[in-house]
Amino acid sequence: MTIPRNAVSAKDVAEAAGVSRAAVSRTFTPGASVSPTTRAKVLAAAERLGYHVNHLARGLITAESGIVALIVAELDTPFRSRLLAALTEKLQADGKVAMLINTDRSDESVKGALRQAISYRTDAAVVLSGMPDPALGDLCIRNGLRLVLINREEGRPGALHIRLNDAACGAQAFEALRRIGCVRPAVATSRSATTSLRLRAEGFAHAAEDAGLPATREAIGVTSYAAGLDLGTALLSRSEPPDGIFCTTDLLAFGVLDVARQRFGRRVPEDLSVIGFDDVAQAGWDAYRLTTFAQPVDEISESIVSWLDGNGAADDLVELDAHLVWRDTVSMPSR
Amino acid sequence: MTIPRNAVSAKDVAEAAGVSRAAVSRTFTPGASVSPTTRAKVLAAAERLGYHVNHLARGLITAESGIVALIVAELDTPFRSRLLAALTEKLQADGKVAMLINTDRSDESVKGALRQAISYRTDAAVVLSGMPDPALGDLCIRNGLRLVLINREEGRPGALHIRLNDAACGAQAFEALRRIGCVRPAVATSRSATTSLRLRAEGFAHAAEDAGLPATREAIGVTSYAAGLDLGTALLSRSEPPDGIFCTTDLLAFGVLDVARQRFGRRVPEDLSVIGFDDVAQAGWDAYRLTTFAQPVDEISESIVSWLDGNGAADDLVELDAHLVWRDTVSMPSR
DNA sequence: AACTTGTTTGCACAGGTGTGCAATGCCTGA
DNA sequence: TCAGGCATTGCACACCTGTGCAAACAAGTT
Repeated sequence: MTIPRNAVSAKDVAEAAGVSRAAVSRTFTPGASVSPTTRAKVLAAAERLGYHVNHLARGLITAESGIVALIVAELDTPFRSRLLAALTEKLQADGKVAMLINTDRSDESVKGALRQAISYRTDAAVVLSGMPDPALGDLCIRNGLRLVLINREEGRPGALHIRLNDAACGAQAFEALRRIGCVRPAVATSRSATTSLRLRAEGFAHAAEDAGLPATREAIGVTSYAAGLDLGTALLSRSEPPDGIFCTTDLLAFGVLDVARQRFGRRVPEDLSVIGFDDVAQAGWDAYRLTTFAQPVDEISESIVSWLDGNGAADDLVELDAHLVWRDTVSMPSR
Repeated sequence: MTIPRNAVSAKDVAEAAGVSRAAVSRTFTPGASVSPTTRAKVLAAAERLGYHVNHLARGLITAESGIVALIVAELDTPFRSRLLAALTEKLQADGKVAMLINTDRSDESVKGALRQAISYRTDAAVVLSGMPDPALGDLCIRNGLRLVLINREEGRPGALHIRLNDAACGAQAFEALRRIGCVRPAVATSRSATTSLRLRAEGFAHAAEDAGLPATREAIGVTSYAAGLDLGTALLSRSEPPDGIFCTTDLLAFGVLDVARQRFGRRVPEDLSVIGFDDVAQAGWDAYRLTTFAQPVDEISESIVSWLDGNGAADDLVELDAHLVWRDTVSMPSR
């Protein structure tokens, strides 16, 4: 049964303004041909009635809904929410609107999210969490929606891939620790390692091996503060505890720092140096003052928006650099 | 010009399955009359072609898009992102989908967000940030979209209002401080005080006055960690610094704690007690262990979803209770 | 066999919009 | 005055779906 919602339609405005419905449509379509007088009449009537163009119906015609689906897991995490904020802001500034789809880490959940995106004829889907099943990508392009993968390894022609210099950052982290005199380096990461986390850890481990200082490696739990506590405990309980730890995520680093200071009595950075990754807000708080790698959140967002604006035939791989932010968990090497 | 997006439509499926388009539509409409055999044929063809019902077109008919707009400012803040996560999760579990609209604090920005929501014929708009202009509410109901206001004072008939026992929590915070022997209570809040922040502070101040221990009141900046640093500095620089501080937000409390410990050498809770509000994730971290009020995020989300499910004629005011979580920034009164 | 009852199916319309096409009106130039 | 050019306008179609209505059909009853 058709439920009347009594929303104002272009037909209403046309009658009120004494013009044809086409004139109303043209008034709200940039670049269409309307005379200034009818345009004024239409605008006046629209304002009076509270008319807003129905984007659903418009999307039916133009095949561009203006909606971009953001598929994200664990969005109440500091880094995720920051990326989300930047992304929605840039999208809106570009006249698009974000549809937020929350998933857990399961394949089925992401699949459902993509079906949702397709059902709403989303212009594109930005995947911030894992997309394991390669068949899903085909499903997307078959339904004409563009795909953006952030920090994912899987290659998919036609999709935009955004990657960071993760391995190089890992190597740089080791280099920073070596230069201040660390001799027992360690890398701490989570067990549910995504590609980017793995690359960071490997970059660190390889650089350490090349320098003749093989790194201890510990991987525990999911990427969370609690896992950081466990990682710190495991590392510092060893017979030869590390004097420098690279954490693949700030959340892990916070846990490591807290357990190192409070349970093991370590002074930072005198006894122990710690480096994180992401540069979330808490890394700048006085309780941590964490030396960490800043992800170029704004650049990530901008490159996504500009790719969406382009015809999509442009290069489908964007590599951006995270850069080290020096704070107080590593002594400055300038001595 | 009509750009072909070559998405799979019901017509395509009908031809592939050798049935009428109506049969396809009925297959995907719960409760419609289709024989098992044609249903099977349709489902097989749909799966093969990758068909998904176009929710835009469906929304044009049923006048229910299934989209709920979430209008939120500063979503990269711990509490906001947690509420956002809970809300999207519950909405999805109920078969709806969230459209995320990011605003700054300006009136104009919220107005634009609401226009956006109307344009997409959103079923409802949930306002997490301020909505100052009363005329905007009329605009919403005139276009048939329902309104949910969280922690807002403005009364608007027909809209769902979700409120917390803010004033009572303020009083309870004072009571907790008084019971452990605080004699110089203070309340720290931000200058950009929303209604709920104001109620919390007033609840504290009134209870203090009633008890004959008038509270120092300080209001600085916006609700952020940095403002917390300034608040702590201002309060502890006084000639008679407080021995118990109620912060209207966890973010402020973290700043107060850090500056109290590191710059003023205060021990917590021996020299100074601190109580926050929100119970964000960081409040449970070892660096803070903040005693704070937990907002019932899940209940908030559930009551919104169930109100949306109902016909809306139900009670339009839901009052929920935040409850105190005891951690280590206030000594337990059990002695 | 004829009739009744109930299920399934296709036709056709509605919902709100953008736009090609033809028609209308206005203005300029000769 | 008339032709020609140009801006503006209205008609009608398309986009994709849900659903009322009548027709077709199957099955059971007398």
